Amino acid sequence: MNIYDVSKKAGVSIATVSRVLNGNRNVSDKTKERVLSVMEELGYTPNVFARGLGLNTMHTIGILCSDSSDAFLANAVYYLEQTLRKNGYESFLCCTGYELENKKNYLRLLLSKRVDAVILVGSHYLEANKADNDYIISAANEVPVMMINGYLNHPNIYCTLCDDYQAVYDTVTRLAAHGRKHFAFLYRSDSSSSRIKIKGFRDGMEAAGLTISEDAVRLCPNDIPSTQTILTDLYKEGISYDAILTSEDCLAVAAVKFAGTAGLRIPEDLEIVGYNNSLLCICTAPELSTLDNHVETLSITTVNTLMRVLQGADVPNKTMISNDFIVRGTAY
Amino acid sequence: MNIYDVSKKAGVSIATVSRVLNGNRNVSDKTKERVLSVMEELGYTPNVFARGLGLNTMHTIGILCSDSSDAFLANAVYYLEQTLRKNGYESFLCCTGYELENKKNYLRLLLSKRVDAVILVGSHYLEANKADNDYIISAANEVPVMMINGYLNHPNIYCTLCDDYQAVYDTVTRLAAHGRKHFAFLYRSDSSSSRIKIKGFRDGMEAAGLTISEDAVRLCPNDIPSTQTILTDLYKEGISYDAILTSEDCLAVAAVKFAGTAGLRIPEDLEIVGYNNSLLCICTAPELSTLDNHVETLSITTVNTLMRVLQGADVPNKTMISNDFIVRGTAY
DNA sequence: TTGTATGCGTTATCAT
DNA sequence: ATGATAACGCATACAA
Repeated sequence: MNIYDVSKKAGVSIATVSRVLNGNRNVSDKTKERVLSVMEELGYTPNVFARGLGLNTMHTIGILCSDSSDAFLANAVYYLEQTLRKNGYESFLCCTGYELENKKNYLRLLLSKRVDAVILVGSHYLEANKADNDYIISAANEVPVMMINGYLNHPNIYCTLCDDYQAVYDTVTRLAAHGRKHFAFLYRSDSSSSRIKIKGFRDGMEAAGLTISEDAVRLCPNDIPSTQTILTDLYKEGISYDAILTSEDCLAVAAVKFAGTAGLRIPEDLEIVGYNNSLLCICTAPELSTLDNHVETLSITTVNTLMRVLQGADVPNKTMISNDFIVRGTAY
Repeated sequence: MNIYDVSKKAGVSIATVSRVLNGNRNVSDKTKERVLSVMEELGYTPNVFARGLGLNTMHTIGILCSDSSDAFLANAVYYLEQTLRKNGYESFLCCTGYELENKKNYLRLLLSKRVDAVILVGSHYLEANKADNDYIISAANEVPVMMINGYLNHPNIYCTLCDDYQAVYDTVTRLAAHGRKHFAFLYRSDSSSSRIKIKGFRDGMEAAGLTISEDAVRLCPNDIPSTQTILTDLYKEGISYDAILTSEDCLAVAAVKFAGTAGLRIPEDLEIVGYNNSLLCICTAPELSTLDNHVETLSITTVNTLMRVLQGADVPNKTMISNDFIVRGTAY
């Protein structure tokens, strides 16, 4: 079942069939209708490989994400896929994990599949060591590279991020205005976004005239119970806070649970702020106040930008959107 | 940069280059090495379209999932993608939403992309009306169709499911043994898996010699607060339960929150059981007891089965795995 | 408006 | 062990 079968049955050449297929208007309405009805009748579908071979594209975008079971990333992947398909593009999904070597391999793999562009989802695609980002830059020499929550200033790389720095900075300012003095910032992994948040935290503290205690900025394990244990142990040692900011809602969940067992009142004794406005926020009691980074907007903006890039438009290298402070029960 | 460039530079024919590329051993070690080094030097990558055109496959599997931002589905997608790639296959992801018409279109779209197989993730791909599943059956005429948590008995359709019926049935039995009498079952949408769970609930109740009250089996809205409100309103009307089973952890979360506001003690006054063993379980206080449906095992089993199917092995149409009751704070 | 011929980069089937 | 060549199914430049 190919274009020849259709052409034969319709009594035209394959060129005409191809024209009908591609909406070329140099076809009389009569023949067009005939061809279309034959296609219908035969259930003809053009072969994407043959088409790709000639055009060297399959209208496919590669999505690289470290872990699609992470709520934030999963949401991003969802919105990306939906928006891409609305624009006539398919999505190749690759879950790379967090190892640099794997990220490199999977990016190379996507390029070898001749994707039209690559989207790197999440701040984990930006290494602390600058040279380790060369693989992204070299990919940008072949196709447009879109980054969500990562920033790399280079031609053919386009970044969409939320302003994590400002969000944390402003939150410190806000809680300091409540009279909070003993701040902690919990983060879960050493990503570029974590580093930016930490900077916002430090600068916000300084601007508020507060000193950051030795142990205030803390890398936490991946699971909620361990983080809770850490906070409890600190508390027993006499190290306590009246404001805990986090890089992830799940860390804030751990903080809420810690407060519960330690008998601390929220938000009177302790204010807690999550990050991402995920489903977890309304599962705790009290519900989590959090910083919403607008994953939907980030994703849709990324696709829109990409479409403009593919159309050859001149597009800014960086698009920044602001976060929202969502007030619920753990901070006001 | 194609196979001709390599052959020219290596001083061999394209046939030989192709043989090296595909690990054909009818090549002398000497020429093989030479060809390989030329490939390396030129940074040659075979063109996937040309290859696909000849072989009529790109080693790509289509994944259909209604909503990759749902925690269970996101996890499944993650494990599927990982396992597929380990087996040398790429993943085309399609998020269809819940509309039948969209599911049909996206499935057709995937087939037109010449995927080697299709995986339908989640019980939402099985319509209550049998005729509405014909689109799946017709897809199975073209490629193997794998279903996760959906069962359709048809050639070239292979299903991997967890035993939702037994899980709910056993849970009713278990809680009835604690002396619980007033059961409710909350579910979130009318999927095949919901229907099966409800059947397990009804049969379990009957086996325990308990009567199901009029309002016990209840379709709940998508968000936690609304569900909580419903339970609260019922409670105010004097309708209360001492055991609440659910089809989703998030419904159990709503139940926990309801119990909190209503002043009911968990689990003394009310036992609550979630479903999926998601991250939500350890966010509530007390933490959720739940039924773990082993999403990782489901996903990996599906891919393994698919690989055997693609190798032409004779594979059973249905693989069923059992759930685990996870004891935490809301039921014992 | 329509048809013919060619190229796209592989793999596979023959020869040699 | 290696080479020549025919598919594979489409798009397109050119001819008519």
